[in-house]
Amino acid sequence: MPELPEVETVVRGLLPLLAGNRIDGVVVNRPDLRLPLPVDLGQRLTGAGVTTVRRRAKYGLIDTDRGDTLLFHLGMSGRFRLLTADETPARHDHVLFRTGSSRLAFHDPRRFGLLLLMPTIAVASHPLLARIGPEPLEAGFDGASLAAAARNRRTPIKALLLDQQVVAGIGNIYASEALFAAGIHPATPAGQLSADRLHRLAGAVQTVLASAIAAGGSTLRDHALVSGESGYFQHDFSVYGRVGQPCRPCGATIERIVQAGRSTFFCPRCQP
DNA sequence: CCCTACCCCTGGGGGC
DNA sequence: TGCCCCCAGGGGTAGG
Repeated sequence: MPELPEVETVVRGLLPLLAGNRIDGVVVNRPDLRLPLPVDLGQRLTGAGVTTVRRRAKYGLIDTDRGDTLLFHLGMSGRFRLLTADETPARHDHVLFRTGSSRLAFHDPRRFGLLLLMPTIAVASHPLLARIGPEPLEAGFDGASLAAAARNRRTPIKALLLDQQVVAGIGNIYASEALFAAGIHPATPAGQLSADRLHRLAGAVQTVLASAIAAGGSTLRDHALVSGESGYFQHDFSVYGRVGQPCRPCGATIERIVQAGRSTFFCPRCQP
């Protein structure tokens, strides 16, 4: 499910539920996620107060007053869901967190997601996060940083956008959408793009991601807000998943190609 | 270094 | 209804 806008949406949903509250209990139903859960997860979290919930790239970070941070990644199918009062945990509710009378489940059918606990001061240097590039919606990402990453690269520009070391948080949906917004063909060798077009692309990345966050992300199948509501940015897709349909601005037929094993959607007329 | 292929895992949808 | 194949929002690793 989750690219930057979806993770941001989840983080914003968790914030009012967790921040300022204490984790009163943790139940692990299945420890074998993408990486094994820490064996002492429950022991280290139980009784801890949550100070804040934040995001870096596609990772969510739950900071506690014990100096620990619970890092989560949603993989392809992960989400958090709030259980109703007398609800029995469902299949794929791998970990349950209780605060007061609320129960929150980490739910992930495919188990590509993960939960890790680490000292808060060690988050930025953790191997999963240490080499990740700039946040696209913060200073440090712009046409110049994209140009520096694109220089001498023959890799398709779409693959460059997916590279988390170049820019954080873009996935398969928003790569296609940003390239459409910038009018750039996804197969263009990155190093071939002019500074002007890379500047436009950086702007398109920011516009698309900000719009998606405002819409609560995109719900294709798995993504849900913590409340259970759907995001609705999928209704605003210009190209993603629209193969065979007309391009809204120009009427040409949207095409699908496969790059590095993943679908890319684009308009052949708007993205020459 | 650069890039593609494959793998992890489960489930949904379409064709037959 | 069942089966089989393809596809899926991520990312790490092994190869060429």
